[in-house]
Amino acid sequence: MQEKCGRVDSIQLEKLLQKVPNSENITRMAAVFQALQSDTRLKILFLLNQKEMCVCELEQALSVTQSAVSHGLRTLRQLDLVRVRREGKFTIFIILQTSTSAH
Amino acid sequence: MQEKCGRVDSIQLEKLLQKVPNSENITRMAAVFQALQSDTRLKILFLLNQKEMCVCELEQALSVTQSAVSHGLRTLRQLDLVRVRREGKFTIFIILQTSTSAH
DNA sequence: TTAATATATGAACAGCTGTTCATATATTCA
DNA sequence: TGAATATATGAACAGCTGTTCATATATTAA
Repeated sequence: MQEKCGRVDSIQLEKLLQKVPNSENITRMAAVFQALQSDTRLKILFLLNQKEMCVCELEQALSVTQSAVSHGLRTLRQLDLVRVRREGKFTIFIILQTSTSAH
Repeated sequence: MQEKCGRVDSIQLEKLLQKVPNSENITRMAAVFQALQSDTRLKILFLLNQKEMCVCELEQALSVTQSAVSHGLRTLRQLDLVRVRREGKFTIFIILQTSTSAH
């Protein structure tokens, strides 16, 4: 590793780099943050955190199209941030509780 | 508010909406998550979390151009996730510690 | 069956992002 | 001074994102 400036200590840098999560984890984290980066998806999560809901409830609450809600939910579902339960003709979305957000 | 499907209870929905952070806060949160959504910026934070660094150290550690590091740092700085100290010809970047990340 | 309702999905498009390249600015040291 | 080094910034471009529209699928109820 060629040193770029006077402050660089390549050996120390190598050690610090080892404590950075590996690429796979960084990418997973980035994907989660990327899902949380949309106003609509954040609002969906804040709503689901209070009560499980179907698409049409979210649609009405957020004043966006049903398609937008559904696409947003798919993103959250792919990251396993929300899960799904069927209830008759409704699909109920449930937020995945973490140990810190449950009370 | 016109009801869109059988499950909707407009009055309850209104109450739940009141507990969703207001637009300003949602947008701030989205902006922070958006900054955390890039592999490069995440790695920068994981490195700065271990030790304050100048641009050229980060440049070498991450194997991206100096420009990319600098642009990434600007994003983090604008959100006050990192701060800056001048040290001779170097600009030292410091991560802002939260109460939970300090130990 | 058929109609109505609930959800999913593909296409398309405008807008945004992150990178690199080129260049400007600022500091140090000879 | 001037040269070398460190950082910032603007332009440009490819790639990605989120939305809407149109449509498909699935369930219920008549």
